Amino acid sequence: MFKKILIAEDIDSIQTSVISQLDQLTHAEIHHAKYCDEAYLKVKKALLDEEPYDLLITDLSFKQDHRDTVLESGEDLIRSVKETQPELKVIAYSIEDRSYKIKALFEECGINGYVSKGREGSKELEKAVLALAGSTENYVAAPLSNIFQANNIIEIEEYDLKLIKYLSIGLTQDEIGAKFKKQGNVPSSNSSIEKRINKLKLYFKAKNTIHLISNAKDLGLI
Amino acid sequence: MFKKILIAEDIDSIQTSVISQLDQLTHAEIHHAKYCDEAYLKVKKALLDEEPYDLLITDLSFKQDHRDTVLESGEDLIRSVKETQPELKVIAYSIEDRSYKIKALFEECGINGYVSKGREGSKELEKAVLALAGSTENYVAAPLSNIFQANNIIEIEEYDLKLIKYLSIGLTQDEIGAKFKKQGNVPSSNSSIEKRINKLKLYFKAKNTIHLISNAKDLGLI
DNA sequence: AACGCCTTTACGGAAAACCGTAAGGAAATG
DNA sequence: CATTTCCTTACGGTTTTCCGTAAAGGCGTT
Repeated sequence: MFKKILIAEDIDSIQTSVISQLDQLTHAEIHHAKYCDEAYLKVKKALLDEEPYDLLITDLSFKQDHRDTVLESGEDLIRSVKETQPELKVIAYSIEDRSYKIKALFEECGINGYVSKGREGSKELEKAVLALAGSTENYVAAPLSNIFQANNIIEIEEYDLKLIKYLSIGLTQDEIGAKFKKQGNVPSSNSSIEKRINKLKLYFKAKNTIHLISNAKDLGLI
Repeated sequence: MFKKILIAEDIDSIQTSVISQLDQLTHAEIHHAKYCDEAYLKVKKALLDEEPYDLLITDLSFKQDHRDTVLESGEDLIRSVKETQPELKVIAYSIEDRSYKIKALFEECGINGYVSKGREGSKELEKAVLALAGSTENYVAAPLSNIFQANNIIEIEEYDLKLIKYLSIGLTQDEIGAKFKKQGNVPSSNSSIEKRINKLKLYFKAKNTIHLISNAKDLGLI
């Protein structure tokens, strides 16, 4: 079982309940942080002191407030932590339930478990902690376990995402082309960008570009 | 002080912590519900039994799951509850922090207090409960209390909202004009619609219509 | 009735997006 | 090496949007 756990979560109501729950479950040493930066520093410090954490449970979205922060999201935190201490196991505990997002967390951030906050969230969290404690396998809660069956996952590349993002901030197709050229990103011709937007419109069943961006926002792509 | 409190919240981690907190604070009889429908039925039943609740604390967004539900959001719940038992005090406890949304909750749903989930959420919740217990005034947490100073509130009419919505579902300006004409909605000429979109673009500092819709989505207008 | 003020509508030209087709080039296949 | 295939780019014509200007109509004031 885990010996030293860090919980990163800004909503205090959730934090207190998770702490007391894990305290009973694991008898581990439990610390907590309300900011990503704070969490990262704690991980780093613990490592230097040779008393590293062996589990990080973190939310994905943190509210902005007056503080200036370097790490702004749970995703940022996870990436930084995994660089500093790759073997540290990480469970993401978030309201997010869009499969392609969760899949990306496993594949790109290297999380070890995912639990969706919800009506049975705390039970699921316990299961995840127990599962990760006894094994080197990753853990995905049952209702989400189909996310790796690829077919229901939208195959949108980095490039498309960038394109959609640029559109959403008001750039014209010309401007986007120029931007791609400057970044050495191909294809970058007006024609290709036009074509790609067209593909995306088909894909998302959008009547025009406005509709496309609207749909992309609804799907949480941007 | 309140004697009988109902908490409507689907995330169990939050629910448990709020319950234990209020239990200590008020010594009231505390019930809870994970679905809006469930909460509404409890309010109704308690009223019929002549043991009505005197405080409802509710989240705004509830996850959809396998269940068929009538009330889908906290807003729905609040409206229904206020019809059934108008004097029941309601505190909304949500992650939402957009002022015009919160303002609408006070003005259109008749909530009595608003607390934003966050780093100091549970403290704020206590304050709100204490404030409402001792007074008939509404309670807004300090960092939000400026929301009634109107000037920073976007004055968007029904008409603009409809316009933005139509744009977001991919209608052309022509089509929107036709739609408005059919609905007997003025102005409905292409020229006027064009002008109105232009105003909105200025208002939202958008470079083009795509950008406008993108911003509107971010602001939660649609 | 005459006047200013405001909203709605109309229109024309420029810019951007939309759409189909085709040429050029690179990698893959045989 | 030739051929096919896929991807990128180019281009011309149509539609839609964008932008400025101006006319038409409603409304209250004088």
